[in-house]
Amino acid sequence: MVKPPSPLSALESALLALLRQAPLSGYDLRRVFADTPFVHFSDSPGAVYPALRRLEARGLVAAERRRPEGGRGRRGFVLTARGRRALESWLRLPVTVDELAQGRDVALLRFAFTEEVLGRAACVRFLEGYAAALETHVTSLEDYARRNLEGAPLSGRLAFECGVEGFRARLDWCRRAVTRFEQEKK
Amino acid sequence: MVKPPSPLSALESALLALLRQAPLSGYDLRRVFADTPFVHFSDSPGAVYPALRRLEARGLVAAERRRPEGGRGRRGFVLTARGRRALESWLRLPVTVDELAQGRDVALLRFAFTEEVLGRAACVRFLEGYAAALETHVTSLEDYARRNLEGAPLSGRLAFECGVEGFRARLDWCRRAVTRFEQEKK
DNA sequence: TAGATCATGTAATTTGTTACATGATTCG
DNA sequence: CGAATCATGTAACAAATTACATGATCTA
Repeated sequence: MVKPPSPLSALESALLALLRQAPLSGYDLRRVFADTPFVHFSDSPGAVYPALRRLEARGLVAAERRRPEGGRGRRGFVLTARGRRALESWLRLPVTVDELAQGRDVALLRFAFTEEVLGRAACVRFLEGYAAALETHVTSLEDYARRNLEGAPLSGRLAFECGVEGFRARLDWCRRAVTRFEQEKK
Repeated sequence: MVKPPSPLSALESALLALLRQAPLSGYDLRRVFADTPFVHFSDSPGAVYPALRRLEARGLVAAERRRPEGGRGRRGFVLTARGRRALESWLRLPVTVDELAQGRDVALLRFAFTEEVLGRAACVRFLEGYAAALETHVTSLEDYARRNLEGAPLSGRLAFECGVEGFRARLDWCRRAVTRFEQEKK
């Protein structure tokens, strides 16, 4: 009864993605989360260091200690071969409607790293899947609104509309993004 | 050394908001989360029942047991006076840029309940604060993109653009929403 | 040399997830 | 009657937050 490897958390996957090129230390990674204004993860040491440890324990990253002398030195982490594979399979995850309904858009984060790791063809495939999920989701949201938001107060209806518009805007973006990739191919 | 009351979690606040009118049971609340396709909270019993217990322990909700005979009966929860006050101060929280950067848009959830609890004037005030926070955030995102996304791969730049567009769309929505409230006043 | 920031970590607490347990009620 | 679903809960575990601790290095 060896427990099957649980899927990586969003934070863990993001760490893998950030380590894909250069070795970074826990502190470096914390700085990225602290300074990057988009797709926020916790920059608290209590989140980042244990997450790195978990990745290390799974053999997805390895520490190359620079100054092993004093005990506590700056430790840069690199992706192992298994780590690279794990990153790739995370990036290959199809976008699900569930994921969209959840709020935090990890799908977009995956897309951000897709080109470098999997190439442009994978980007276009991703966008097609994203668009399909978005269409389904928008349709079901509109259905819900029609059925349940008849007598709701204005602020409630407006808030819902705002959400739906957000998804529609993303759908629009998907289509434009595909076009951009096709233009670049030429 | 009485610990100061920690702020309510998003789930706890959402529960208060849902209980604002009619008494609902834990199961009712779970159904809402399971069936409502927008602003997702966990419908798992391990999340909802303990959260209700915490609210009860704080004196924000009270259980009115319908069938106290057998031991386990359906328990409807109602807001207490303190609970109503807690709900109101949650709804009055100003939108912060931090909150926007975080992804999950609880601000929008607050807005959805604002009209019923605080009235239309409060809705307009909320929208003005929301718009101000959005403007600041969009500006800082654009700054970041200009400074850090020059040589980035296309998929990275596109993902970032998608995010920025989303916030801009919300800003647009804010302005239209204010107009809607002004039209209704007449 | 004193204070800030770099850099790593741990401990306590809280929260959420998953899975299970329990019993009542409804419906074919 | 038996299965589904209503309805409430607990237990084990995983993860994040906050706060604290530690020491090195840089800089005014």
